[in-house]
Amino acid sequence: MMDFQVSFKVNEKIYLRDPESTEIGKQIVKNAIDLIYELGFEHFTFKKLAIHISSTEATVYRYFENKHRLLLYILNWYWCYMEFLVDFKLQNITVKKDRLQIIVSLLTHGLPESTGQFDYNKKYLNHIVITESNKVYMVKEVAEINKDEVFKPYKDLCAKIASVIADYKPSYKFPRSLSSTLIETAQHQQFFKSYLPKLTDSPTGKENDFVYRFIADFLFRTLA
Amino acid sequence: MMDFQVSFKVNEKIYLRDPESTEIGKQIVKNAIDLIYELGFEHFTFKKLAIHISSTEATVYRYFENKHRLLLYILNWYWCYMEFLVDFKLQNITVKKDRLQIIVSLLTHGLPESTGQFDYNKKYLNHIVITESNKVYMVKEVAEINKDEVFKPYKDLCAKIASVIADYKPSYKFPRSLSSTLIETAQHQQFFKSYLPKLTDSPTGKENDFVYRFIADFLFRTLA
DNA sequence: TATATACAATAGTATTACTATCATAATAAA
DNA sequence: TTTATTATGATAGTAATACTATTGTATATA
Repeated sequence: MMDFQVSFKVNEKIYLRDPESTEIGKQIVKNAIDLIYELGFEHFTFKKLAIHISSTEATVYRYFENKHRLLLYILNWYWCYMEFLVDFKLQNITVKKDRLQIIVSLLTHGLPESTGQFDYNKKYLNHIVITESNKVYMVKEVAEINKDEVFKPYKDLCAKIASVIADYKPSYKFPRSLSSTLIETAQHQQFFKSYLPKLTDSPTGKENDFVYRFIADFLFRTLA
Repeated sequence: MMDFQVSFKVNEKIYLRDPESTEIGKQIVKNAIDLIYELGFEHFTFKKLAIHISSTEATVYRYFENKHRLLLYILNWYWCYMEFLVDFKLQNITVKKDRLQIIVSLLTHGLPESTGQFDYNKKYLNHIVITESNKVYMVKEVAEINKDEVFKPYKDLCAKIASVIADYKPSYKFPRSLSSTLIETAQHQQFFKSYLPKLTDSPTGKENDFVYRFIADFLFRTLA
């Protein structure tokens, strides 16, 4: 599909120094994605990241206040990119049902794999979104953090999908909640399918598109 | 409602020494709930808990391998209790729609407040379930941990609700996924309603039963 | 050429997440 | 009742984590 480089202006309050502005800044984010994927967020530390990129802890701390902010940066990037993809893919689609199907497909299949060796590993990024994204807002400090508007990209994505829902069925009363439920459920069912399959109806073994089918099914039943 | 003491045998692999077997063990769990509520799981430590109960870190470590296992214990207790409540409340209900409504009500309203000063603070416990429960399985070690069957109570609760769904509409293809989605969505929408209301359609201000209404609505539309 | 900036290198602190030892108090077995 | 067992408290200690601070040097900018 697209081969041009996409970049977004992420809310300045997330970082101390813009990681996009320097080579080492970009390395920090790219390698953080690789390491968080490999270790899981709990075992990921700035020390390990610094060693991984042959730099120092102090340097990483000049870009991000702590690892929570770095994860927040990564997820902001994802949310922005996902909203961009939704826009892009819906551009010429007028059939309202198709528009919703494309959204469900994007949410359940994640970002398309990229080839460039400088951009983020999309496979890892999708995995991080699935397993770690709850951890950026399910924290004691959520109200404080929210004041900096760092969840705006998530809210925007939610609002965009909600508007497509509302356009499909104007009388439906809960477009935003349904939208956030779609986003969250897409992630959770993918996780459950892989690790706790008893919590799903995913057929075992062969490759299937179970999460897409489940979500599309319940979305169109809900909006029938 | 009930005033008798409820206790469950939680999977033995979760703890090193059964906290129900001693006075200090009970204090550990009860006060852990209070402290995790107050501090959030990330800021909760065994050291702080030990000081809180005028004991020592070493004593707490004799009961639980680490704080993750203690959280797992608390959530196991919740899942067992919730399944008990579902059974109890559905006992004499034969109308299938009523059965589902009662389940949604239980999931969205949480455990009923208790009066006894020795049992767990249900308000805090509900809050922990909402904000921390993802953290017990959304970890790198999930496959390892799952081998000990410590998520069985969650799977059992999910299966029980799935069976009520299947009984309501036998032709529905995804009863388990819908069940886990109900459980997770009930928690997430409660969280969003409180902290990130833009992700919901909850009316601001006045007390309302928004989460119940949203979930009941989409459940019965899905199963229509 | 002077100046500012970014980074590496290094040091250091408080806290976290444990593990280990030992004496004593409480409890159960003989 | 004596003895053996076990639980706890008190204390110590370690490695890792999550930072903060300082300094020298290379590089880019004025």
